[in-house]
Amino acid sequence: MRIGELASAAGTSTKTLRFYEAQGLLPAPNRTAAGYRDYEPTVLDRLNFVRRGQAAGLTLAQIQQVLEIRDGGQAPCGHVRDLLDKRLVDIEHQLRSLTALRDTLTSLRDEATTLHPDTCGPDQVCRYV
Amino acid sequence: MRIGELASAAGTSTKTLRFYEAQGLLPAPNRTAAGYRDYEPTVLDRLNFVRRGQAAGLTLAQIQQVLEIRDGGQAPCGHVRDLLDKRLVDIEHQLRSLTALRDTLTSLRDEATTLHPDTCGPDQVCRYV
DNA sequence: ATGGACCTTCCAGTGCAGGGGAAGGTCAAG
DNA sequence: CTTGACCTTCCCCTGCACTGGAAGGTCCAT
Repeated sequence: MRIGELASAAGTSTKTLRFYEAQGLLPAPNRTAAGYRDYEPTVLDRLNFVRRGQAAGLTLAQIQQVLEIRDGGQAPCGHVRDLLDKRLVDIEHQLRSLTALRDTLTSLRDEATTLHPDTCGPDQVCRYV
Repeated sequence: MRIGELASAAGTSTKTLRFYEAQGLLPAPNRTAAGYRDYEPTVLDRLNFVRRGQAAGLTLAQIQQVLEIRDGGQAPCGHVRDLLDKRLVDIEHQLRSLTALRDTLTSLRDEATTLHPDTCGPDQVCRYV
């Protein structure tokens, strides 16, 4: 299949596919006589794996590493588990700071609704912040 | 005060201060005969406002808009309240998707610990993802 | 043979918030 | 008089995942 077909089958763009190839996420496909990329349908599985990896919050570089291990004939599961664990720790961090930020903003907004806007002191930029 | 003093007083870098000036967050200060920036101490308040704005999750561009309104002599409170409200909506979104992601990852990791890594099928990249 | 849809490569830009480092000027101490 | 710390402007680089566009080649139908 040509790159446009693959792109619409995978729900992405030709730009993205060429970019993935340059990043080492997709193997260089065969070419037609005219130089067009000619993909095997199995590359769709690989693209799905990439999407699942992204959905798990992994970067393309991390996904590429996993694929590289797999392409080397090894099971990347240990590496993947490490990545997922690290990602989980990160997410817990993000969740905590985001929750704190939400609480801060909520109380700022509450003050903002109970106080009159006109009472902003000229010496400060804005009482809300 | 010179830029280095201001930077350490504000807990930031001279690079950042020059960058803020270029972005319109800080007014262009007076210069000494040698061309050195010569800051008034009041700029520290402004920097603190910038930091509070950042802590509230506002972008520098948004903070700059608020400062611009304030510099124009108006109270930017209504604008600020809108910004904070929008930011809150965003944060709720982020929190929801991050929580969903955490749950997904947690269950993936749980599967990963109960299953044997060696059982990775050769037809898939990694059973964990 | 010509139009349009597709493909190729390559270069450059997006947004965000700065950081790195070069080339040169200035100031105070020793 | 020189050394070192500080300052100036300037331009490019970072990470992330793409996206836009130019200049040109190919394929198929009309």
